[in-house]
Amino acid sequence: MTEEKKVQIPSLWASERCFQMPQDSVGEKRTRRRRKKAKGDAKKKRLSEDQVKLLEMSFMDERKLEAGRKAHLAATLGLDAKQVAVWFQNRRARHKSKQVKEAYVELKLAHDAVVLEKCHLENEVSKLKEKLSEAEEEVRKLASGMNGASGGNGESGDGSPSSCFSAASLQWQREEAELMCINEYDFTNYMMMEWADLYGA
DNA sequence: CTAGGCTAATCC
DNA sequence: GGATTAGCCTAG
Repeated sequence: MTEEKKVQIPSLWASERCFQMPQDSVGEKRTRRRRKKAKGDAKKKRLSEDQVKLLEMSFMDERKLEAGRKAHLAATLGLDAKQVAVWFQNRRARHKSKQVKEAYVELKLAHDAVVLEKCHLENEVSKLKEKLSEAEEEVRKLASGMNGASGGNGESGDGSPSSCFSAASLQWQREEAELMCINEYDFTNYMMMEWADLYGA
């Protein structure tokens, strides 16, 4: 787990114009969700750099917030206990979201590696089948040569493992090899899209 | 000027 | 605690 984005806060946030605004309008108790501008409301206040720093330290120390610590933090920072609670809630949400993203990236890398290995294995299978096919062809030639020399007793064709040497079998293997080529092509496209997606091309 | 990211705050 | 909203800010 790497560091959080290092609390890099635009300098403006620390300036007095963004500093904690008066809270008087909070007691206004809006009905329902904050609708639209609600003009009378105070501007949205961002926490100051120091406030965030302390909150971050506290969060790193302990991600849950029990009453005592909440009150102490609130007093130290000059915030509502409610605000401190909200900050922790949001901070936990950010942390979780970040972890989910990291887990996703990790899974994706693992997945891509597996897909790549599958491709290699399929290639391997393809090559081996090609070799087998050639070997079978060779055996067939030899067998037919021997048959020609011996003048042919009736059993020659039937006794052999004909299913492996048949024209149909060879054809099937050829088709299999073609399928492998198609798979490889598809895979290449797939990986390009995946990588483009991953690295935001 | 606008799209999009970040975050405080609200609602359920 | 998750989902959502809305203010603020920046990059393009």
